[in-house]
Amino acid sequence: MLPIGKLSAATGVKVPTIRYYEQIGLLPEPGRSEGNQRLYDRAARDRLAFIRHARDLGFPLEAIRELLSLTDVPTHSCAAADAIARRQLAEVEARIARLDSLRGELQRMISHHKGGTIAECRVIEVLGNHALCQHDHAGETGF
Amino acid sequence: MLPIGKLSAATGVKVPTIRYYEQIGLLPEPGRSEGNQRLYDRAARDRLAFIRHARDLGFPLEAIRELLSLTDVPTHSCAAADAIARRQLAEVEARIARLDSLRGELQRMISHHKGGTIAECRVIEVLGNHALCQHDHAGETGF
DNA sequence: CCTAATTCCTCCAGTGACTATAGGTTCAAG
DNA sequence: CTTGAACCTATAGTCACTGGAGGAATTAGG
Repeated sequence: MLPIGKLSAATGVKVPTIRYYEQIGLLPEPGRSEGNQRLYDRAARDRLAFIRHARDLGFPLEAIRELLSLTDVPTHSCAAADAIARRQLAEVEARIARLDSLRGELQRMISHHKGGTIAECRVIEVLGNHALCQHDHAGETGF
Repeated sequence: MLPIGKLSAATGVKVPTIRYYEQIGLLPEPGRSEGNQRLYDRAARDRLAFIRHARDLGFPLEAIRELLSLTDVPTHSCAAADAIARRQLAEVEARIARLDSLRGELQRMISHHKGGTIAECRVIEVLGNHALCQHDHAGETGF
């Protein structure tokens, strides 16, 4: 049985984050010691490692909640898990595409930079005058 | 002189967001009508368009604040503006690299998916067992 | 066995960049 | 002159944490 600090060290999830996950119902309330300190078993550690890994892959907590609820019924079809992963992949690909175009514009902005004063600065100029850039950046920022 | 709704339509920045920018000191307090409604001039519109464009490029508000303070002294060297843009480019490139590796792992996860029950699900399995993935995801999530 | 350092507890506030809601006022069109 | 849209302020909520205050419990060293 691990106290919260050891669990944190074992999973790489910070202590306040573990308590936060408990607070929002992503982790069940663990047992307590006589002195009221949380004690975690192996199942809790596995669950937290799962959450950590999914977070690292960019899954939002709501998707993780859904994935966890799937694992609670192991005989259920895994089509839903597959769908969540595909959604996440599409999301990641959209972000990459978006960032690629931002990179292009930033690179153009910087490569035109010749020094001098703010009044002649290409960076400031491009930011101030949208017509100077090829980018359409429709609305959502991607961040 | 534009009321806030017209300014919003002209720049693509939502009304509450404009008021928020004023609140945090990114936009100066505009003049008011007799009935206490905000009225914006051309300078305000240009400044907001600048902010909008920089936000679209992913600059955080603090960087934008700095860029705006640079434009207030047009005779100053633009090296600082260049540095901010380069920092932003580096940030964007780091995010792209990170997302590329996530994409790889998600693709592997999905391509190994064969259907069946949750108990046999590759997606769930990879998420639960870090050893099954090549990805090192060191700590920061990139999101 | 005692002390000191560390870890733990709860609660509350803050982050970034908005977004939404409630409840009221002013403006412009018909 | 009335109606409805647009405006006002203030507050709270979003996501996923992070940090601090102030105090209790545990552990390691002497």
